Amino acid sequence: MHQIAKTAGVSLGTVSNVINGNSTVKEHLRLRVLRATQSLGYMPNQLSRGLRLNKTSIIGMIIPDITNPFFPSVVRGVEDIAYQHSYRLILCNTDNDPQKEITYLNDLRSFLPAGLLIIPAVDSMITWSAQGLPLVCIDRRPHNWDGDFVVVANERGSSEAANHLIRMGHRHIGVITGPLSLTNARERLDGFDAALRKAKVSLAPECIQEARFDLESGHKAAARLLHLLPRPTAIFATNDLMALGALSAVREAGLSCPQDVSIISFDGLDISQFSTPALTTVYQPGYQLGNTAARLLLERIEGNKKGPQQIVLPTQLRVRDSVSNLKSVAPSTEPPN
Amino acid sequence: MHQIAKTAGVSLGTVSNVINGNSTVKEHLRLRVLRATQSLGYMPNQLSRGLRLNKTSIIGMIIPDITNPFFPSVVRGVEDIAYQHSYRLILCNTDNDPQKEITYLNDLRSFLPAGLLIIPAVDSMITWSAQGLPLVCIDRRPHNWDGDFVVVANERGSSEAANHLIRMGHRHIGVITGPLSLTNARERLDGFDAALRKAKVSLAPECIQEARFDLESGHKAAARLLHLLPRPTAIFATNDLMALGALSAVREAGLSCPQDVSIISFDGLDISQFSTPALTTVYQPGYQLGNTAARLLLERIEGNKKGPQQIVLPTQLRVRDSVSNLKSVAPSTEPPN
DNA sequence: TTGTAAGCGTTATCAG
DNA sequence: CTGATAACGCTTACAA
Repeated sequence: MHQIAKTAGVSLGTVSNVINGNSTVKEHLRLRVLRATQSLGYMPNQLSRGLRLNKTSIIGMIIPDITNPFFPSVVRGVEDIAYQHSYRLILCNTDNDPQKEITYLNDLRSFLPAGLLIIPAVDSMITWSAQGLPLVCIDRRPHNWDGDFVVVANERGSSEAANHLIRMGHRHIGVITGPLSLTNARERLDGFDAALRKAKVSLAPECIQEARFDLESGHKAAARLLHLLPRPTAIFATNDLMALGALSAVREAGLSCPQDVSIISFDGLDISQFSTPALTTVYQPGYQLGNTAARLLLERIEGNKKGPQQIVLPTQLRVRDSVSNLKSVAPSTEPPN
Repeated sequence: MHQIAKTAGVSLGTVSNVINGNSTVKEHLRLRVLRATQSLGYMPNQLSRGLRLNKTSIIGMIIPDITNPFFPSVVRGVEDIAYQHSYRLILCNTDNDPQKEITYLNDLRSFLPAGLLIIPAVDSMITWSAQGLPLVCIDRRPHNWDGDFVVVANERGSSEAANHLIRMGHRHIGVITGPLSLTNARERLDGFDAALRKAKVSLAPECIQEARFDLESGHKAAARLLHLLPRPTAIFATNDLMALGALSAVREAGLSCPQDVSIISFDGLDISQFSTPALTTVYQPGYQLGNTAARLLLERIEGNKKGPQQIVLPTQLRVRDSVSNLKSVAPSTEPPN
């Protein structure tokens, strides 16, 4: 900026004013400054800027694991909005480890981010609500969190899954749930259970197997379910990855899906349609989740002071080939639809 | 820091020295300072720090699209190393748009990152080599880039794919390639072609269809291939996503894989084993790619001055069920293995 | 060994 | 409407 001021023959303050389009700088000076800015290839230093302003154009985003195929679309949803408004994203993976979450939270703060977007690992950030940093939770809602969040309709979506299974004649059903310490896993289980109960179908405790939202644990949980007597005719996995794991477990057990056991899941990832059979699944809009959260965060950053926004995005049942119709004429026939 | 200095009854400089473990501060003072630091919950301001030191502990990472399932593992590989060394990652998606790449490049610079990790969209950063910022390219190597990079053995891997197809008796083969402006797409095609030629199998121009490394374009390219007369008995897709797209195209054409047409691909994503049939594919170590690149970058940041490192990671053929053996007794039988 | 002060690149205040 | 100048929080000579 010194350079610019010198080449343009004005003072530092004027340069700053021009750059920030602040007060009305005389046109000819403005032009001189602009030209100098160009020719010198000047780029403002975001650090000094942030230091002075006490905040940067950085958005901190904390997620469990970018490697879980549900999260990339959320991140992308955020990044697109951020980019449009020239915010930059610092990405952190917690692996659902609360310790790592805290570390990241503290570290991030020292960069003076404009705001934070978190898919919480566990409920460990209560103290943060009042810390004066815009913060919106995504996908999972900590119990004691009363700030902004945007999630999907987990209970409703799961109940649709349950109803679909029931419509198709299934009565003996197993569930592979995610870690029950996570609100979304809990909600999916609850919604499913409630819908089942409403239909007078019971869900024995041993029919609920807890896994970790990944392929391998889903596989193992399914194996346990398949050993049950009588064997469940259908399995609800609360995410696609675990469903895929279950699918391979079914095959390994020498059974086939959906003839011997049906599978329905929650996520609706692009890839879930390429398994065989293509997964019947409850789609949740990941990209939109990120998009919405980012937009909300930006509003907060701009100073919007309305009460906590709690946005719930709808899900959508996608019927494909992994659920058999027990009510159809021939019991072991082709899947419906 | 003022606070700390005051509470500990020392001066600012001493506090700084304690925090940075710099010069020998008398033990009792050190303790006093440390205690004060704790009790005040002090976290150093990374901006002022960066401003002063003229660089931050930020690593900028520019990738095409986090939504492409190959990249998350690369990013994770980077992030894990970065985290260990308490660097933070700013993530940018270019969508292979050179304009966006440049924008990001410039912006990132104004945060004074310690280094940059780039999966280049196109060859547009020549001027950057000398700009004095540690920078390593990942996955794709721009033609005129003579700095550090870490890639996988694209040619070698593709030639393995070709050889496998030939071993299985395929002679009429189609290829779905990624954008040929990308070095990795080019290399995969070249390696495949070379291996074919070596085996005296020719690859007609119309048998090479260019797509964009995604499901949809892969689908379309496959459809074109399937209309060829005579129809290819096998298709090589240069990534898993396009292979999956091809798989659905095969089904839509009323054909089945691998009986009517075999598919082999490049990537080896976790999910590729859950398609039906499970994809025979050339695995490339995404996580390791990121890991290695991050390690190399950190070395550079620490000041390692050895000549350009050009690291090529090996791939690995994973034979699964999507390639049929034309040499087996019955022509339309179960896939081998 | 410890304290003082200059300066990193901005922005904001305030006098001219 | 413009230009000096202080301040943001930290590091690092250099002086004490």
